[in-house]
Amino acid sequence: MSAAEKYDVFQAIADPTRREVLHLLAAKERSIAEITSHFNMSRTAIAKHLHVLADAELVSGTKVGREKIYSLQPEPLTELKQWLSFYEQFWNNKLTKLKYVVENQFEKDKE
Amino acid sequence: MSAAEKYDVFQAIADPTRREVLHLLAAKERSIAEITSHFNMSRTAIAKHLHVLADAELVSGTKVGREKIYSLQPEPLTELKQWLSFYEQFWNNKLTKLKYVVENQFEKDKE
DNA sequence: ATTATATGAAACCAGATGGTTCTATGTCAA
DNA sequence: TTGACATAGAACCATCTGGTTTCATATAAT
Repeated sequence: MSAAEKYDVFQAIADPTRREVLHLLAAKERSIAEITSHFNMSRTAIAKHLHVLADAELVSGTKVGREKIYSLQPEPLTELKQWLSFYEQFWNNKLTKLKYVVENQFEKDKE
Repeated sequence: MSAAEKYDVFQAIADPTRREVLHLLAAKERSIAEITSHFNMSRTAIAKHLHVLADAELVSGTKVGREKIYSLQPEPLTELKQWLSFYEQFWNNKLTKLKYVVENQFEKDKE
């Protein structure tokens, strides 16, 4: 596992456990053991998830003594944001249309 | 396949082929055959991807004659946007910090 | 020095995923 | 009504994924 560039941001955040890990790391840096304590699965499983996240460069880990401390690296999420921004026009349009319909109906009701 | 709620937005967009399909449907409604013509894989494979997307409610399909026409339903992407918005503060902070460091260094250089 | 702690890494496993081919069904056109 | 077209669905397959257990190694503490 953890071959360079094997996982991209989209794959990395597809798993709910990994999203939880990101959320934990958003609060503060944590060791693998500390992260594991929040889940109902083995340390090894969490370590694998961390490898995937590190592969997508969403986290980075540095050894401190015998611990490995992971921290959030949110930059790759900008790729996701860019991807999303393309679609915002569509749901904005839909909401605008909906708003128009609703308001029009409202006007009609008052007649 | 296509059991209700089996796939969420995060999983649906994890696959690059599915993201391409979404992009195609953003331009206009299309039949399965039409979508397939843009890829180097079987119609059945594309149909499966469409089922996943439909399960996540990112697309919807209606039968018209012997064709099934799929169209984009961007609303579920708002969930993704909300998820993302939580992390925006972090990368904004990082950029702010970086800006601060760079500018500070610049000032020091002038001394 | 010995022991406990924290992680790394390998081997293994079941189920999910992404693709295929083949067959069946419904619709349009001649 | 016959044939071509568009899709549906089943069966199958290889690989990936997300988990496990086990063993090894490095550091900390007594």
